Amino acid sequence: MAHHFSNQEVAGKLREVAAAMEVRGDDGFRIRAYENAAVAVDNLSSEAFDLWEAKKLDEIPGVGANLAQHLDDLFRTGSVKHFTKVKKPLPAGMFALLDISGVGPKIAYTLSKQFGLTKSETAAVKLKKALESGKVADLEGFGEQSQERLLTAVTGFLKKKGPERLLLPVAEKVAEGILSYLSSCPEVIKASALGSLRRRVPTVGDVDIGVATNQAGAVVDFMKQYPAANRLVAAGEGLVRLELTNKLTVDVKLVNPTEWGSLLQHFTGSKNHNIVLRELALKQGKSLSEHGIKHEARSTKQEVRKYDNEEDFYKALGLTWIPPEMRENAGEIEVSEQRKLPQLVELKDIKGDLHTHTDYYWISSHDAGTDDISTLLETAKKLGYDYLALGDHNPSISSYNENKIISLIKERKEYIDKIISTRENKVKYSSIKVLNSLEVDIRPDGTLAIPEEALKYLDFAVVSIHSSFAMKKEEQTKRVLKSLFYAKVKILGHPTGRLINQREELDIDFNAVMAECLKRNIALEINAIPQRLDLPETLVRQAVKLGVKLAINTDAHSADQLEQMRYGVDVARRGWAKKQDIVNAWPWEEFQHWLTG
DNA sequence: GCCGTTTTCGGCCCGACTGTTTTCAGTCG
Ligand SMILES: Nc1nc2c(ncn2[C@H]2C[C@H](O)[C@@H](COP(=O)(O)OP(=O)(O)OP(=O)(O)O)O2)c(=O)[nH]1
Ligand SMILES: [Mg+2]
Ligand SMILES: [Mg+2]
Ligand SMILES: [Zn+2]
Repeated sequence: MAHHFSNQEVAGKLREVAAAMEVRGDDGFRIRAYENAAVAVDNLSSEAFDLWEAKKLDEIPGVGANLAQHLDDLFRTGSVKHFTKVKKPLPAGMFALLDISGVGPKIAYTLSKQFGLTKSETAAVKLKKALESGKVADLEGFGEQSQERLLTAVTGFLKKKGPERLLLPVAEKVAEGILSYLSSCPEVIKASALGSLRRRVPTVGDVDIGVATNQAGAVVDFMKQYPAANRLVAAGEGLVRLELTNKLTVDVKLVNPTEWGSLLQHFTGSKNHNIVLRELALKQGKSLSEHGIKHEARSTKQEVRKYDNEEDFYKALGLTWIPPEMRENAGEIEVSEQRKLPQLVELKDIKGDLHTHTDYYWISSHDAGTDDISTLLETAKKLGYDYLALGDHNPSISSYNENKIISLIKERKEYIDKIISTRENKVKYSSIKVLNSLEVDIRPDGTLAIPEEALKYLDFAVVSIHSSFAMKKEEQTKRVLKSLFYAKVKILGHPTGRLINQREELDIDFNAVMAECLKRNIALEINAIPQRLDLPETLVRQAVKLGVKLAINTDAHSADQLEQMRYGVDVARRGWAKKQDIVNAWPWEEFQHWLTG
């Protein structure tokens, strides 16, 4: 009988063993191997359990024969003898303390042992009591200050709900506030948002800001006065770390302008990109840091050569500059070395939006848009688009019968034709081709929520799932495949159905779906709504590899939301998509050929 | 423990800050 564990549970177990090994004083590299494996399992795009069933555990980078064997024990029997043995001598409560900031294995162990924290459920609360009683300050290696610091950290930990990461646009707003504040500091020469923000990761854990200055001390003092700061976490000559009133952490790293290039590289990350880059440098006899490159890392001469721009920094390693969105240690260093970096799609390549909602007046199956056709066209024109598809939700099938739906869709076509052919609009929007589309629900049985007869009134259809999210993989996959069979279907909308921080992805076999898309010349949508960003980047990457086409759409429910295209392009770039992979980056003629072909 | 354009041994990123401690360990990014 197999025992199921989620990726997060498996990663948690690996981290606990790593922490236990740290306390035991085991080899640091072996510990790192456990931590690496934990991160790898955490970030897996499929379930480790499924990989185990398919006997493919050791295909996870960072999981080798040994760990695969341990995880095999875990999934078969529900526990791992070796893990249990390593953790047994240690107080069980210590593992519950590891997520408290500033508490690592050593401190967790010392305090758990000292105060008898044997249960994970009560460990943090008991520790707080001990800290409040003042007993911690008397322990060897601790003092009044560390006691105070720990109390703040434990209190924050106990208040915290979950490890929520911010959506990219929310973090962008925070960063803009800080950058605007920094721009009024005369000693700041350059300032940029780096870290996950610059890599355009869909969710952001903290806000990282790089600063170039010749007077770091003055900038540090200036940052300490930031109005939205709640607490100063750390400060030195190269760093200020603040906790904001909304509990978000801000890291500001400072270097001289001569070191700007190396800071950009380092502080953009990702961590794994940095580590692999540094390992590559070591093989070349160089050593990298945010301050520059030691070109003779092994000699006694330790001169650090400085780089004021990133291009030169990468060039010094024999690489061409790598777009931040690609810096995830997913093969980008190799392709840069081989001069085979893809020319990633850019926002300015986008020539139209293929999924937008208007305020059209029927009772629709889901939320309608709030702006009319002309308002959308106005914005589309401002964005320089060559084409725009109006894709309202289908009429509600519980409100209308089939014949009524057919006549409604016919009526809508006539209405759109009329609007765009008025003399005024013909002149105003002459540069934009308007497409008559619908976002049609895929019903649980895979049929469409409009009669087939109505499809002839559309230029094309986007089909999407908006119900029955919990179906089993086989059934859900069949459902999607069936929907792709209908005439006029050209785009599968928000294919995984995920809502970041809220709803998991649908259980779908995307190998099968992509094969079908390829066969039928159907595009997968990259929905640009920041909470969706769906397709997720790993599936984008897979689609690009297979040659499956993609459409980046805003799914705008108001004219201003047409401007969220950027977030979809970010995902496309993180999935290594080129202009040729994105149907709405094609000129009208080419796009139209695809649409009707 | 993992891993392989100097493959199955011998490497494994590098620095900032804190706090308690006379020279550094622990934690974090
Ligand atoms: N070389 C190296 N660089 C690191 C390490 N940890 C972090 N960095 C660099 C790369 C990161 O992108 C950058 C900022 O660190 P963060 O912890 O804020 O990570 P990041 O912003 O990538 O993700 P986040 O959304 O904050 O979780 O600092 C490390 O262990 N080694
Ligand atoms: Mg960050
Ligand atoms: Mg950070
Ligand atoms: Zn939808």
